[in-house]
Amino acid sequence: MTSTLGYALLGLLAREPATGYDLARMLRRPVGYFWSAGHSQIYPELARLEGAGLVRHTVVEGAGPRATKRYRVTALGRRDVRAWLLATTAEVDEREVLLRVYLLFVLSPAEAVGVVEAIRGHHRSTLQHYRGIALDDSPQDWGPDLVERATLRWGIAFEEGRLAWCDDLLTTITGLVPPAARP
Amino acid sequence: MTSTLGYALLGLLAREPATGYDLARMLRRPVGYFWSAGHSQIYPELARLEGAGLVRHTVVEGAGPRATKRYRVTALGRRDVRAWLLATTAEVDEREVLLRVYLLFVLSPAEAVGVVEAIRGHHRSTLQHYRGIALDDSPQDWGPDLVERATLRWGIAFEEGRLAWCDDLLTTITGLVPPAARP
DNA sequence: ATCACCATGTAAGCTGTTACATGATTAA
DNA sequence: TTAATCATGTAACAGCTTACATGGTGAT
Repeated sequence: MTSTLGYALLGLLAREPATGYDLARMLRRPVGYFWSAGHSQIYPELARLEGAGLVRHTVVEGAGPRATKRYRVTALGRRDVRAWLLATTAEVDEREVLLRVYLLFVLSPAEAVGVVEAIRGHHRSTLQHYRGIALDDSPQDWGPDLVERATLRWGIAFEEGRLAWCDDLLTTITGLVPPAARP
Repeated sequence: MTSTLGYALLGLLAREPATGYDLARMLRRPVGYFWSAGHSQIYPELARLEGAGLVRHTVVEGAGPRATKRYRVTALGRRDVRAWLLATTAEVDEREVLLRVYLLFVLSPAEAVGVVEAIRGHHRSTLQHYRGIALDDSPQDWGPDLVERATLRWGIAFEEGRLAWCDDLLTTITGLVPPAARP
């Protein structure tokens, strides 16, 4: 029943406890580059998450006419984000993929590799699908067909870029040597 | 007052007249790859566009318990999409950029070049902004910083890819020789 | 003094998704 | 006969944006 925004908040709180205001700032920059939300969406969502036992707050000293609430994620909330990240279901959109990657730190490197491989697989099949769309590539006059081919070319370039990025990320994660095994 | 969906419908009808059902099909594939909509959104929007004098319909023969309506765009509607495409205002999202490019055929090649150059400029500055975000690139353990850098790298790769695509598209359009000038 | 930042909340409106509702024709 | 395609509409709900509302502290 948790929305994507809910998982975003849970994940951000897994980094460190924060106020709603802090979260709103993060959801402008840097998280807002791929997943944004205004404070009017955040405060009610935090209340909802607390009602579900996924976060808890303590009142702290602060400026303003109302109480300043510092939220932190509960064990239940942590399990919830983890389950969301591990459930590689349907096609997810661009923005959500970036959010998922941003929150991968709540998983182990091995688990993260599985998620990235699933993302990679999805892009691999989308790319193959796009390549299968045959648009005659003969020299073309100005018109609907020309711009349609431009969008298809973008789709192909996008998926290729994403595949390369996934490979890069997999290499980075796989290349990590656990501290105990280092010389 | 027209929504993005409204412009999408207007643009599609500028290609050729269509029924709401036809439009719904296009907004699944191929338009749906970047801008999708269900029929429950399309029918009310067509009614709204007709109320604003941007489209007109004629009843044609067809299967089904209700009248089959074939819509076509009016001169006013055509002006509306054109104005939308030419108004290069704020940052637009990925999906909308693709929609705009898909509908560029309603403009002249020279006008289209202006639009693509504006898109290019936006991506150029976003790329520069991303490159200005200094994240220390030292060898990193598993954690929030590592995945954050991964998302930034994606942003940079994305903008670079988009720039190259814009250049490609500009070359294609600029390379078009008007029919009258061909040997 | 005025502005920016801290800090929280509600309400109205628009967009988009999913479900409800109807019914004819054609192909497997 | 069962499913897919054609064909149109409404209703309920979820998500997001914009505006309303309040007020303290610190810097210019």
